[in-house]
Amino acid sequence: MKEQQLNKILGKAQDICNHSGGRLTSKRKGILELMLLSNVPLSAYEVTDKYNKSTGSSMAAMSVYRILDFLETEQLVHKLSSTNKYVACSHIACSHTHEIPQFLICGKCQSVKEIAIAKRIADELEQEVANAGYKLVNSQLELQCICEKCS
Amino acid sequence: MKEQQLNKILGKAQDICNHSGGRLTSKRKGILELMLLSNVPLSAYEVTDKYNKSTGSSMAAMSVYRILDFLETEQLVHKLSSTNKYVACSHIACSHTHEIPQFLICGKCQSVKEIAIAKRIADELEQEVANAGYKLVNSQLELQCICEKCS
DNA sequence: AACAGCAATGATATGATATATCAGCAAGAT
DNA sequence: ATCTTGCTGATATATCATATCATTGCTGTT
Repeated sequence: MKEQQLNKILGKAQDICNHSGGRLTSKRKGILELMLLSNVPLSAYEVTDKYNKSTGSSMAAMSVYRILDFLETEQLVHKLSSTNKYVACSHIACSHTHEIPQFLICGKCQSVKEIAIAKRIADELEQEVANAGYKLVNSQLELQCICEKCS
Repeated sequence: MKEQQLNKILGKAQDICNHSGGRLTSKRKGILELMLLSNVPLSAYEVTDKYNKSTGSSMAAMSVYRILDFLETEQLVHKLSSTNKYVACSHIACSHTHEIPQFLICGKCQSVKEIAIAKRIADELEQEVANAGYKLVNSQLELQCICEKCS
């Protein structure tokens, strides 16, 4: 990722936080930047190590969990519940309203692609769920795949 | 669940194992029975406790993990990766070939319903994934829902 | 500038989930 | 009867996550 692009995203993240009343502190910003620069999802402990190594600090994992929770609340990062890892949102700099993210997770290289599936499919899925007597509350899907490079 | 029904399922499980060459030992059978009788998914450690309490034994969690892995390989139980819990397959006694399971997980009472979604939807989903350059390897979906009773 | 209030972070402990490894045992094959 | 293979025991350790209380530091008010 080019530095210019990174700065644009971080600027947008700042706007989002200003708007919501959250504070994008330097630590939070540092964690977000690190997430944006990673090609693969990271566990909270991996984030901790990376942050500490790159900054020479010694933040505890506890703090990282809190910061990741904050970033998740602001929808700047997403948590993949199937792998217990975190990824930066791919659409921070996009102006469109936030859609429910769907993740394609490569089983070989662990790379993740965030896509938006056709609304029609999501609707059909919701209908199926309704037929079974349930109500869908979150249609974030995490799909196990093989990416182009690895296949 | 009626005892007659339970025995039918366990018999079918035995057949499945015979066919695959796996051994449905008494411990494995005990764990499977316990899973079948549970209304909610159980973690490996919860299974361990239940098993030890109901049988007076003291099996280690390690063994339970191994047994759950075995049962999963035989498709007699499924693992929910979003919650790190295990459920007995709802279709052991069915004669139809095994379909890819989809799970509706109630966020309030934790109950789980295993359904089969329309093949058309699964196909469309696969097509979307293909459009993104990925290949779907497992279309097991775990959907966060609210069940009828809880809504 | 001093203060109060609150949000963010530090520090420590503990709980929950999962895997690695090696040893011993049991069932079926020769 | 012995051998091979797969199952289980036992122990250690890695990994993921939350609880709790103390401290720091920003922000708005006076």
